Amino acid sequence: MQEHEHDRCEEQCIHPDVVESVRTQMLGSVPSEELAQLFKVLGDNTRIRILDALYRSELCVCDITALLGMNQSAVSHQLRVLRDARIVKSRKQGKNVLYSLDDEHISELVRMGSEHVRELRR
Amino acid sequence: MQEHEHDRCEEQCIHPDVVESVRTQMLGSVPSEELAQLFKVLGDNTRIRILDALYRSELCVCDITALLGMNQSAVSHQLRVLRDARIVKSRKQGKNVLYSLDDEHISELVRMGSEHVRELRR
DNA sequence: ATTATATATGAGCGATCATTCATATGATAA
DNA sequence: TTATCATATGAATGATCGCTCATATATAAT
Repeated sequence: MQEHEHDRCEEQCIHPDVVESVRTQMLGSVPSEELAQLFKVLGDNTRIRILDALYRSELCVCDITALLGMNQSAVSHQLRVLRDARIVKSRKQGKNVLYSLDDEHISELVRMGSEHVRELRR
Repeated sequence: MQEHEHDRCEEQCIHPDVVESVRTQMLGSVPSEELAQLFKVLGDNTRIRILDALYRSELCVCDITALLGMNQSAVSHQLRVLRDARIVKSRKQGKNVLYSLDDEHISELVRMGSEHVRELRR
């Protein structure tokens, strides 16, 4: 009685024509899993603060750690997540590793997200 | 704060002037916690697929359930997350509840995110 | 009224995640 | 070489999250 409800619903839903139309339109888009993964990486306060900082200037890990006032290990772990997602890039300079934004799309995303949040607060 | 490692690093880091400069610039921005929360809501495959569908057409819960081929309860739970974040809105029509996108910023965000993903794949 | 349908929601479970701790790697300086 | 500094990483842990199940609510039909 539980498993059948889904099938039953699919056949009895109100707009089967709309469903079919939307279904075909959805097929051409970018794989949703990758898109969700991108937003998931942006969906953490520490990582957003790192990006906010890197938007202003290229920074070494130590500087970022000082800016955020948190554990160096935590920062390195999050930098790895951002680097794996190709959102930031790094280069070595002596003992330091300097991080910067890898793509201007990202700052645009953050900027648009900020606009949305700002409008919601009014 | 209390951790000695942090203070020590802050005093020995390579660019204390840059840190101070970036710190003041960061203060004026939208609270990062809210921005991260927005991206966190977008960072789930099911919710992205729901938004992708709603971008094409206003849909009732049953239609969305059929489109995604998943449990109605799971869809309702995710619609609640999207509604709480004011990303989608709903209106009643008889027995059905029709959902639609609440804000054009969101489709822009999804569009830009898709572009980023598309470029990464080349 | 009762029954059926559409949607919402609380509890529980397994999976994922962010952080901390300890340690490893790599580079510079002595 | 050895010592020190900057960064990276594996393991452990507590918290959060998405889904399922069962049930509740609300509307429509009979």
